[in-house]
Amino acid sequence: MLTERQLLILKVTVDDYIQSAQPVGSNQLAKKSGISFSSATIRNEMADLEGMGFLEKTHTSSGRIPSERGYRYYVDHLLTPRPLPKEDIIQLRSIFEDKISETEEVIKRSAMILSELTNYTSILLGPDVRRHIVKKLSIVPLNTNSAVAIIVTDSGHVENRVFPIPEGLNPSEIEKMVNILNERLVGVSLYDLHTRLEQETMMVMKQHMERYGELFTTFRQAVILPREKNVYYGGKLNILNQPDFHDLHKIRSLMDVMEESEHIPMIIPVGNQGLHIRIGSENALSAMEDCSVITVSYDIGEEQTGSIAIVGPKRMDYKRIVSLLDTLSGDLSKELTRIFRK
Amino acid sequence: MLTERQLLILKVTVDDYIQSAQPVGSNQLAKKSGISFSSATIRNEMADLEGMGFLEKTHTSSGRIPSERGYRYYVDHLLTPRPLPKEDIIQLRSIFEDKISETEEVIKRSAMILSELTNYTSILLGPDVRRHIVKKLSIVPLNTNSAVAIIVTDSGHVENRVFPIPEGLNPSEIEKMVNILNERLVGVSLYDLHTRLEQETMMVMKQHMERYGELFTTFRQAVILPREKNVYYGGKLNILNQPDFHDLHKIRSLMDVMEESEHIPMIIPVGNQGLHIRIGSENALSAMEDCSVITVSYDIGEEQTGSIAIVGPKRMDYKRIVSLLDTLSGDLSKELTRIFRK
DNA sequence: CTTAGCACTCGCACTATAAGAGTGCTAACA
DNA sequence: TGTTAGCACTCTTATAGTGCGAGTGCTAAG
Repeated sequence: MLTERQLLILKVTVDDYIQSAQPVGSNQLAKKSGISFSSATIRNEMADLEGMGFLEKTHTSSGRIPSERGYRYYVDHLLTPRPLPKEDIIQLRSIFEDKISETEEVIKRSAMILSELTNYTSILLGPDVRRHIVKKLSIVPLNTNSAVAIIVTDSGHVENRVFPIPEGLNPSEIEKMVNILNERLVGVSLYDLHTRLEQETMMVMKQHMERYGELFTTFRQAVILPREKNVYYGGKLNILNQPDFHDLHKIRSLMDVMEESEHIPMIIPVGNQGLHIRIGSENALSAMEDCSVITVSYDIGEEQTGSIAIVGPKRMDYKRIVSLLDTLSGDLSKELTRIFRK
Repeated sequence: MLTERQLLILKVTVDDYIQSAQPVGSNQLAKKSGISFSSATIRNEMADLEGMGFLEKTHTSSGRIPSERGYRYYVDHLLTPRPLPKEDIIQLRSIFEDKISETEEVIKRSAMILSELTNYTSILLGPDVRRHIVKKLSIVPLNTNSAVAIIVTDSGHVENRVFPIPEGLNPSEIEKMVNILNERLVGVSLYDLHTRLEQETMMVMKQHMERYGELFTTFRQAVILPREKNVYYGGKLNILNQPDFHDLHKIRSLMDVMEESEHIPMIIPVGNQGLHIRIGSENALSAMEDCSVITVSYDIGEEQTGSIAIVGPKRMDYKRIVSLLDTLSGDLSKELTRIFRK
């Protein structure tokens, strides 16, 4: 167990290191207001804290820096959330100031503002597009052998893809197909689209159309093709501002990892409700072992959720980021639910 | 004027420096095959070349590196294009191997392959979307107070945006509006859309619809809103691989500049036909004064054009890049024109 | 005109040195 | 017994000095 004084010293050490990025020495600490004992005492306590694994030295005669365990303890027990400064609140509110009615647009703005506010990289996950409901399907022929398939969802999201159509196809055939598709598939989620397409719709088409086969097959392929993920970034380059990152190779692999959409689930575990902090090697990806990631979820209506993540150095301003994410998560939930409802 | 021998020495020096990134010394050069005179002679010639501003020294007793003027001369007079190695051709062809029928997709792939092939950053500009022709307009109501406007162009490009609609609007009013819009605006380029929308279409609507005003206004705003640029990147992070760039600040501002879409016209001058090389300070942006940019245009059909750009260090492998871009430009033109025609 | 030879110039890697910040330990003190 | 002053010790960082190697420019001989 840690004594009162050890807690205080740990807290002040972490705070100081977060602020200065320099190892913290006992003399330096003793000068701080709130510290009423001598540097020698601090040295003793620090040695104990190091023994318990909360602090580390960069070399034998250096000041101390927090270990991962130290950060973890700090985050779990010493984080006294304080209200956001007014400027931050104003900035956050500015995301919503001109009433944008597109979910996507709001999320993009959030990512941008958040990265500006924090000087870290922000990653926002929009709601799972696959849970959106088909509102309308259409096929627009472009010429004799290609057409574009368009799917509009209830959220206003539009998916589209060009696909080849059999030469010399009668336009009325296409119209017939679109009608059948709409009849059968409006109200279905994108997630269920594929199965429903094959199971029910194919049967109906078989009955009502000649030559349904060719058209149907290519259309189906167009709808199956992978869609771009709904991931939005802010301040991708902010990593370059952090004094903690100087090794070009590490920066490179970190940036690589973040851009690769298949790694995103490793960075932001999906289905995680509430706020989570992952420090250094607690992250799943080894490229992020020098980073901390703070994630928080937000809601859209009752069913859908999205996530916000901030990626920064382990020496991250946890207090501030937690407050920011807390507030933003609430605001986003409110605003996006409003858009979703109406 | 430069003598034969000076030309040879300049060429070999530039070639060597491009390959090694190290200042080139006279002894080193003398050892090269193709050089049949002594290092002392080379020293004399190099001194002359330096006097004429083609070479530079990094310090008094260092080897020489090409000056910008040296690169310029090399590019203008000493660049003997050689046929592409087989591997490169195979890689380039792989862009088109699975018959994609979407222009956008082909360009994206080109950007990716090109950056992999060169280890530099590639920037591709698609054809000007504003010259595309409206194929179909539609408005899909999402709920009582918002709808999504969709514009399909002849190229298969789909623009869409959510916009608010007046509360309690009759669906048939919307349908009427869509019909009028399609009647009047199909065949018009996106570029002309705004003016046509205001001039002709508004009149017609006035005659046929009550309450056209509110709906029309918001729709118009939706169509006016800025669209995302058709810029595609490949290997944005490749800059980090170049030994020439080590200063994090410079890297940061370079990357910043490239991502900012408003700077793109400064990097790739539009309307520039054919291949162009900009070396160091020949670039318009000061953040790029350590870079060289090679651009080439490609055609889509008779009227539309796009651009390919490679951004690398001044010590760029000009010979290879020029060959690559020449080939890719031709291939892209052919393929995209084919897609466009059919 | 070309080239061998040579003195000279730097950059770079290495070593030495001093200053400064910080530690751990000991002993004195309240 | 907990706290603190004092001090020797450690280690980093900055600075200066040294030798080596790569390279140059110049001169004089071929």
